[in-house]
Amino acid sequence: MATGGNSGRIGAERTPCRLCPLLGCEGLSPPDETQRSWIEAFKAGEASYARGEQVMQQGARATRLYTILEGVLLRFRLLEDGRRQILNFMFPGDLVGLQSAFDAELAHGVEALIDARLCVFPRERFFELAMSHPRLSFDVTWLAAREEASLEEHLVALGQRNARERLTYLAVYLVQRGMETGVARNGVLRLTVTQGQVADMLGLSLVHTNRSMQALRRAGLVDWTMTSIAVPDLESARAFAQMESEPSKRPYI
Amino acid sequence: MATGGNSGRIGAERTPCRLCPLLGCEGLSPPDETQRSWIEAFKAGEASYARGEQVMQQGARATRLYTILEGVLLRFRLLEDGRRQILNFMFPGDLVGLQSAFDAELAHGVEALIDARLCVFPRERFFELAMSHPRLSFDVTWLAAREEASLEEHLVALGQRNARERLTYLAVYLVQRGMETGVARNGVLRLTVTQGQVADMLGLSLVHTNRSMQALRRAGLVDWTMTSIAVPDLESARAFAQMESEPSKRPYI
DNA sequence: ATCGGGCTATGTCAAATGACACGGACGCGC
DNA sequence: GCGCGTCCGTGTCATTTGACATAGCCCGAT
Repeated sequence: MATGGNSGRIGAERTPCRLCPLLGCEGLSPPDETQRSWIEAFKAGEASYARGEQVMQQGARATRLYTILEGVLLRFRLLEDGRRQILNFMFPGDLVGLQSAFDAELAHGVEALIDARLCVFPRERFFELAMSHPRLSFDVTWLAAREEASLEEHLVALGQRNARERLTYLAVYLVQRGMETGVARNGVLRLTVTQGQVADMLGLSLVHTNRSMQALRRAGLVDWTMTSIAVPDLESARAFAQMESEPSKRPYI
Repeated sequence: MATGGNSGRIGAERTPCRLCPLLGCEGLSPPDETQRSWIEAFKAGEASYARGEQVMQQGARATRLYTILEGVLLRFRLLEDGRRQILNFMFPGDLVGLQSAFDAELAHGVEALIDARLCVFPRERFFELAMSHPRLSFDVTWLAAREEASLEEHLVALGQRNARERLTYLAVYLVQRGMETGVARNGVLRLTVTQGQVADMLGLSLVHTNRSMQALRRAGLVDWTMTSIAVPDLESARAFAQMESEPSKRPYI
């Protein structure tokens, strides 16, 4: 699966923040110039991960914080008997591994869903940064709060919705996040998510996930294939899954 | 249900932070003296809520941040058709309403599970505080990260565990949090949680919750009654629900 | 070319969970 | 004391979801 190459190594390339590909994103509000220079000074380099590679290992002691420059990751938690719960999908601009700044051991793993490029920040300097740059620290808190909000939505989905509602919920969520971050266009997100991954995220069996997807496809609500997620009518999909608001802009580091 | 009295009004009483009842708590690491004085200056007063009263209303624009001085709250999300998902239970030392510092509209409601006393902080000054007191801001981020970690655990429970596992998971979680914050003693938490609330938290029907609770009681794993939650053997309960680590100390504001 | 692995599909049956209907206990206000 | 609301308990049956087994497809490795 890991196609080799510069797997997780810090590469020589280093996109200067003023050329950050996230600058043009719909759903992201970029830092001002002062912040940007601090971020640039904090940044240790970049790392690339190929589809399927592990970015962080559950149970390990992480030494880095990341920000997603490009690509999509997923964050998951393994149980001893092999069950796996996917906690969230991470899109460009998201902060990865904040927990490692506080806890010794990572309670979750992170893997690349598609090839990804990450900005690397040294964990040891995080505290120092928080003390000396309160504005950045504030944005980190914001990001943490947004992540928390996502998890709450997922929780509502798992707790209150049936299989088909969960599936359309997740499809809308992913497409929405994709559109904010420039990965998706008008209701279609080109992204390879296997049915097994969906099952592990929504707490459904693989078989039931498959059948429910087909039902949604026949109903014309969500067309989720091996290579893309399409929601032809976002509004009616949202209504079907009882979803509310669209999200607000978020900052990034 | 709301028994009147000083319902949510800011009362005259004002516990000075150096007498904060949380100082002695097992699971909380208190702020140092410098921080404490800043907190005290930021604090606008105290508010009391009776069991069952609403502390924050979903969809409203909140103007305050709270910290729990005493009591237990729950945070929930309502769907249009009346379904309700309880997101988390909040214990002394927890920060309530951080989301309101960022978003205009509250995506969840908060209600008092038992009589509670809260410290009140003005939302408008939060940004200012974060800028001028990075150390406090850092602790807020920490708290947000811990809340996020809780939600992740809940997500795993809802996604991967069956009814009885979920129930013992929740019992252990609550008892654990209760012991950290001085509300519970050796495996027993005196707290009135209805089966309906449990059902709304775990994504189970009321009837099934009832039956599963009885099964756990017969098995001697968890004895959950109207007035208390008892887990005779935390270790075996953890093993049954496939739970891992005990949590680390958290700061508070 | 062939094998094997990962993925999607489908059929059949089993188990977990939910829906509905009801009774009984308890506390509270009048 | 009585009526009422809220909560816990239980019986029966329906629905959703899961388990297992199998087949086909695609693709990369040998």
